[in-house]
Amino acid sequence: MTGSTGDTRSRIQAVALELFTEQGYEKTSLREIAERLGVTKAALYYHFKSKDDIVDSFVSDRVERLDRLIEWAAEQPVDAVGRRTTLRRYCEEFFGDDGRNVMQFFEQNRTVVKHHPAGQMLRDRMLRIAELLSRADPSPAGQLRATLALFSVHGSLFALRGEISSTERQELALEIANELLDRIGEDPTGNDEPEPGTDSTPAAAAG
Amino acid sequence: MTGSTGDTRSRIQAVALELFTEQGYEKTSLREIAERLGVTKAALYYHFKSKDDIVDSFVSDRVERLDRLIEWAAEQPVDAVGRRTTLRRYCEEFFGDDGRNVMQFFEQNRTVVKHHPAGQMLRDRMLRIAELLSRADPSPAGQLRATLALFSVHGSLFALRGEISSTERQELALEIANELLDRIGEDPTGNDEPEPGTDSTPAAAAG
DNA sequence: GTCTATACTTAGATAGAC
DNA sequence: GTCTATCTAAGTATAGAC
Repeated sequence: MTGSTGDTRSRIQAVALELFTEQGYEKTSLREIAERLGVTKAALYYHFKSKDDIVDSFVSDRVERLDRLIEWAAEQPVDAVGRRTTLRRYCEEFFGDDGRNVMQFFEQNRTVVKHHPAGQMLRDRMLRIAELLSRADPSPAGQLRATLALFSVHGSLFALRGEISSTERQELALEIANELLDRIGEDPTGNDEPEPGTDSTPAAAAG
Repeated sequence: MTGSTGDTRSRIQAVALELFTEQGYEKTSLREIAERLGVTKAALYYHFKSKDDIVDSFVSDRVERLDRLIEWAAEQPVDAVGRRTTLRRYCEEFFGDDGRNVMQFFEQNRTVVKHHPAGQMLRDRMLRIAELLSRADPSPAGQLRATLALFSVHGSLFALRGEISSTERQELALEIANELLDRIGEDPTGNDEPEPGTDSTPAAAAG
C-alpha cells in the first residue's frame, strides 16, 4: 500500500505550495516537505532538480494560462464592457482550482517572486493585464484604478471577516471591481478627453 | 574619522530595513548588514539581541503611531467626511519619513509579518483601520471598499509606471480612495439601509 | 562599542545502494 | 523511485579580548 504513486510529483507540488504560502518559501525546508509526505529529502531530488525548480513547476503553468488570457483580452473592445468581460475571466481564472493557491503564494512571497525568473514572469503578466485594463486611460489614474480592480479580486480573500461563500465572495469582488473599471476613461470632473463610445454607466452625464 | 557614532543603532535599522524590503527578511543575513556598515556581525549583537529584534525595533514604533491614529479616528464622525479625514491622515502617516519604508517592508514580507509578534500587531492595526472606515457599512461590501481605499495608498507606490512626483502620487491615491470611501454605506442600488446624515457626494440624490 | 574566534545548527544538494 | 549517508556552505548567536 506504499503506492507506486506516479503522482508523487504533484503531491510534492501541492504540499510545497501550501507550506510556501503559509510559512514562506525561505522558512520552509525540503526536510519539512519530505516529512509531510513520508519520504526523504533525497526523494524530492528525483522529481525536482532544486527547491527553486518546485516553484517553477507551478508558476510556469500559471504564466501560460495568463498568457492565453492576455492574448484574448487584447482582442476585447476598449470600453467598459470589454474591461468587465476581461476582469470576469481573470476572476474565474483566479478562483479556479490551483489558480487561487498559486496567486496566494504570489502575494505571500513577494521578494521571492521579485528575484525568481518564473516569478518575474508572473509579475510581468499581472502588470500587463492592468495595462490592458487601462488602455482607455493610460494615465496614472487609469493605471491605479485598473490595479485596484485586480486587487479587488485578490483582496476579497483576506479582507472579509465573517462567513461568506466562495460565490458570494467572487460576486462581491467583481461588483466593486466593476465600479472601478467603469470609471476608467470616463472622467466625472469633465477635464480630460472622455472615452469614445462608452456608456454603460447611466449616472452623471449631464453637461 | 571612524566616528564614535552613537547613531550606529539607527544606521543598522536603516540598512536592515532597506535590505529586508529589497531582498526579503530571510534572504538577508546579518553578515550582509554588517558588511554594508563596515562592522562585524558581533557588533550588531551589541545593539540588538537578535535578528528578530531589529524588526521589532522599527515595527513597534510604527504600531504606536498607528495606535494614536486609531484612537483619533475612532472619534471622527461616521460619515463620508470622517472617512476622508481619516484616510488623509493615514496617507500622511504612510508617506512620511520612515512610514513608507516600514509599510513597504510589511508588503514585501507578509509571511514574516504573519508569524512575528510585532508584525501581527501591525497587521492587526491595519485591519482595525479598515474596520473603522467601514463602520457605516460593516457588510462585506463595506469591508472590501475600505480595504481597497487603504490599498489605494499602498498600491500607488508600485502600480504607477512613468514619472510622477510624490505629491502627485499622494493626491491621486487619495482621490481614488475617496471614491471608494464615498460609496461606503451609500448604496447606489437602493436596496439596504442608507447611511444617515451623509451627503458629501453631490451626484445621484434625486428621489 | 567593536573586535576575533568559535560553537552550534540547519540548510540545500549529491553519491551510490537497493 | 526511494533510501542511507554524507558533503559543503551558511546561518544565528555567544564568549571574551581590547
